[in-house]
Amino acid sequence: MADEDHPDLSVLSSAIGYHLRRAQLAVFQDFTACFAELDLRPAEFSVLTVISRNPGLKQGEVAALLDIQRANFVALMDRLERRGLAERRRSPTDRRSYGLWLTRSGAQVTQRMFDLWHAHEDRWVERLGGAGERDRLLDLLNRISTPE
Amino acid sequence: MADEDHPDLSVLSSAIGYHLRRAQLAVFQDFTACFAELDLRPAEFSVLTVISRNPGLKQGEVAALLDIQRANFVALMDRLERRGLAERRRSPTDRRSYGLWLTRSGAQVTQRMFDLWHAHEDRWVERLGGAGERDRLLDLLNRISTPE
DNA sequence: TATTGTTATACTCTATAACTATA
DNA sequence: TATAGTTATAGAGTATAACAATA
Repeated sequence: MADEDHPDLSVLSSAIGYHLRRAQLAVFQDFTACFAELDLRPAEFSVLTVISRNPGLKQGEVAALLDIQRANFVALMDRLERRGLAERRRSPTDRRSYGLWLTRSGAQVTQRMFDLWHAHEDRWVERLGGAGERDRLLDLLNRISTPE
Repeated sequence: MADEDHPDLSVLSSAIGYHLRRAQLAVFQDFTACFAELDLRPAEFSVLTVISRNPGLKQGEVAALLDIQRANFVALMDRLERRGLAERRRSPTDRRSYGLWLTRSGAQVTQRMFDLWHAHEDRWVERLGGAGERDRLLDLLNRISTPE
């Protein structure tokens, strides 16, 4: 039981999922603010990153890599294409599928995106107490999200 | 650039937000599976926890504590009330507000909920490598989510 | 028959504005 | 006039089934 002014949240304060959610929300909110200038959401950041590093990957492959349902990937990719950042090119060997590529403009935006991202990331690393602490966090998170 | 079979995800692999999201998803999915028996979602777990530890708190206070918009809290509380787990009681001193309380049945469900929760939590602690590692993780997560 | 991209659909979570009854 | 709870609504994110074109 707790007094009136200081409610007891002790059970939640040791809950891993509760803290993961709060931390993820804080980072994503900061992400949205940092990328407002480019009007990019986290999922779009991931897609541009994957395409820029792996041009020509099939649409379904990119979706699978990022754990996005291929049905939900369509609108996401439509938006990138409508904005002229990325494009679908029919595969010459399999006319069912598309390879995904950045446009010239998309490559420029992606470069700016990486600059913004490094600033965003560096701020969180600093807040964690340095790259060593960041690495320890990523290691712990990987123990959670990597299938056994 | 990456070869065909092993796409390059190195930029994402160092992104804090990306890993936070993946870890949070893994824990929440396990949470949903563990609490299927009680048909409780994470937010409902939090609400029952807060009410059980702080009975009589006002509806708006519980919502604010959990960072839930009061407008969105209504349907959540409606469901708990309809299932007979918690109830609103008009405040005698301020007829605009309600105090929130567990029903007798809600208290029993909450007890069972805590048992399930300890099992769920213990499994993740074990996977992290022990309570020490868990504490390290929570410390790092708090550095992220606690306002400076 | 199976696969790729697509459409349609639905459910959850979240955010905002405006209403009501009380203060 | 301000506050507590409520309603309505809209936007993301996510999940599944089914269809057309192609393999």
